[in-house]
Parts: sequence; C-alpha cells; structure tokens
Amino acid sequence: MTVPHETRALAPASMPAAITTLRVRGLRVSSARRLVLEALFAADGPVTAETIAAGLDGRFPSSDLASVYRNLDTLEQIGLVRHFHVAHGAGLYALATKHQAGYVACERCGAHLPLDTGTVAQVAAVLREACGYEPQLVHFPVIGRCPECRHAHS
Amino acid sequence: MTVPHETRALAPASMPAAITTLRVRGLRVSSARRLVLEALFAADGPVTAETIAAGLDGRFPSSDLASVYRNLDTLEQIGLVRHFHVAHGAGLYALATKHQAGYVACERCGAHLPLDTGTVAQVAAVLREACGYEPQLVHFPVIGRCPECRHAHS
DNA sequence: TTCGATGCAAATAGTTTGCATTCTA
DNA sequence: TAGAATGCAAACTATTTGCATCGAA
Repeated sequence: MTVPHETRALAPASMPAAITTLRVRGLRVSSARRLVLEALFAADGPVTAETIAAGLDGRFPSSDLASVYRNLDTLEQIGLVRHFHVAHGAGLYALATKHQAGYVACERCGAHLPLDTGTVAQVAAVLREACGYEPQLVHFPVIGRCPECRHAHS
Repeated sequence: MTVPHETRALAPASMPAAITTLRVRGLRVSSARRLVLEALFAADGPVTAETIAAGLDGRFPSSDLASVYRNLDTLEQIGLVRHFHVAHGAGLYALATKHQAGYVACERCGAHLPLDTGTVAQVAAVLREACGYEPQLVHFPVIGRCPECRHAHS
C-alpha cells in the first residue's frame, strides 16, 4: 500500500474530521480503521497497539493485532497519529496534536509527559551547538526518571 | 548468578586491569568472558552482542550469543561495560569510560557520538526545570539526526 | 570437588509479512 | 468489480531462560 506523504502534523479535532482526512487522502474508511481511530479518541493517553487490538480493555470490540499495526502506520503516515517508545517497552500511539513538541518518559514506571515547544527548542539548541545533532523528541523521547522514581533503586 | 553491585563507573585501562576487576569481584575468568572483553577492547566503537558473538567479524573465534549477552550483563553490573540503544536497533555495548556522560544517536544512519559532561548537565537542567525529569543519557541517548542525515527524507 | 559459567535449544515480546478472502468506493 | 484492506498464520529480530554439562578456583 502506498500512502500520499505527510504534509504537516494535523490535529484531528474529532472523529468526522479524521474520517474526512482519510477520504481526502484516498484511503478507505474500513471498520478496522474506524475502530483504531475510535480507540485513540477514547483513550486518555498514549496506548500500545496491543491495547487497541484488545478493544481498549473491552470498551471496543477486539481486532486483529497485525491490522492494528498496519492501520497505525498508515494513520501516522498521513499525520493523524504519532508514536514513541519508552525504553524497551512496546510503542505507544496517540493522536497527533499540535501541542506535542516532544516527550520525556520514565524508564522505570513508564510515565510520559509532553514537552512544550520552548523546552524542546532549548534542548535542541544545546545539542545543535554541542554536536550538530537535531533531536527528534516527538518520536524518541528523552528517557530518564520521573520525580517519583528518581531516587528509587532499580 | 548474583554479582556484587556496581560502586562507580570504572575505566578499565587494559585487559589485565579488567581481569583483576573480575577477580576482585569473585567472578571467574572463563574463556568466553575473556573473549567478550577482548572483543570490546579491540572494537573501535560500540558494538552489538551479535557482532561480538561473531568474533568481531572474524577477528576472534565466534561464541554463543546467549553467553555473550550474559557476560555483557555481568560486565555491565560491575561497571566495566555500558550499553545503549539507537532507535529500534540492537543494543550497543562498549567499555565504560569516565568520559561518557551521555550519547546522541542518529535514527537514520546509527551514528552515535559521546556527549561531554557539560552538555549533559545543560540538557538535564532544561528538563529538570521543565518537568522534574532526570534524563539518563548514558543508557538512553537522545535520538535525532546527525548533520549528514539531517536533511535526508526518510 | 564445588558451584559458577557454558552451550544448546526453546521461549519470549514486539512487530512485520505473505496470502487468500472480504468489502469499500 | 477493481484493488484496498482484512484476518490469520508464519516469519523475524533482539533478548532471555531452562537445563544438563563443563571447567576455574
């Protein structure tokens, strides 16, 4: 399957808006696709593909994990979805919003926090000056310890 | 197996020094263990467990991958080794040195660069102020784009 | 002569892919 | 009705674990 390239990060305000985006891109609105979107709208934070496939813990009918992955990938390509990784765990998926400039995640408890544009810009500036690297904190969060886990051993 | 806990990041200057560290910790100096250390000393940068098991591309006799993982883990526990991850790829292992305060890694080409203490402290300060998180850049580098890959599409 | 360490095989988690079938446009 | 998308199974990568055997101290 080939998907028209992402032009910018969209912020799907509602289910109908997301559906429209699909149509505009020439993608079909299948029930599996719709289910993934609904789960993401219903979720209260980033979730794993597995959780979506399980119907968001039973709140939706469960669906095929492989299809969920395929759909998340498609939705990410057209800018409706973002995903990131916390340490060694499974990828976490969420609807793309324009507030997300990046994330920090706790390697111990998995807690993740969005970073505002200013913070991300500051980090980027430090690293650009130090080594010329351009961090991608939206996709690969800074992993560390959250305030609660900070002094925990292991 | 239980290993005495790491006290600080050591910088094994030489193979004999590393061997001594093993002995001091009450760990045995087996041939498999020695081979892992030799490969790390011979490598010109961080390498995967697979590469070590393959004898560093034939420069050493190949060995069992599971044992390599076990030994790398043991060596990391006593502070002789560090490992980190670049995006989705395999873990990269290297001898611990006191210069390593953190890493940046390129998600596209895999290039990784050590960060000096000052840079890491600056990043940590920005994040601590923004959200209270304490980044662990030694173990989980900041992922981004290196200067060469920066303007590449995909 | 112990018990730590090995080597092999099998299990695991997360994700991707092949392919025949189904369903949207 | 064409071809996009699905669902199932199988493959895949990185890593861990069980267990009988081996070998360093």
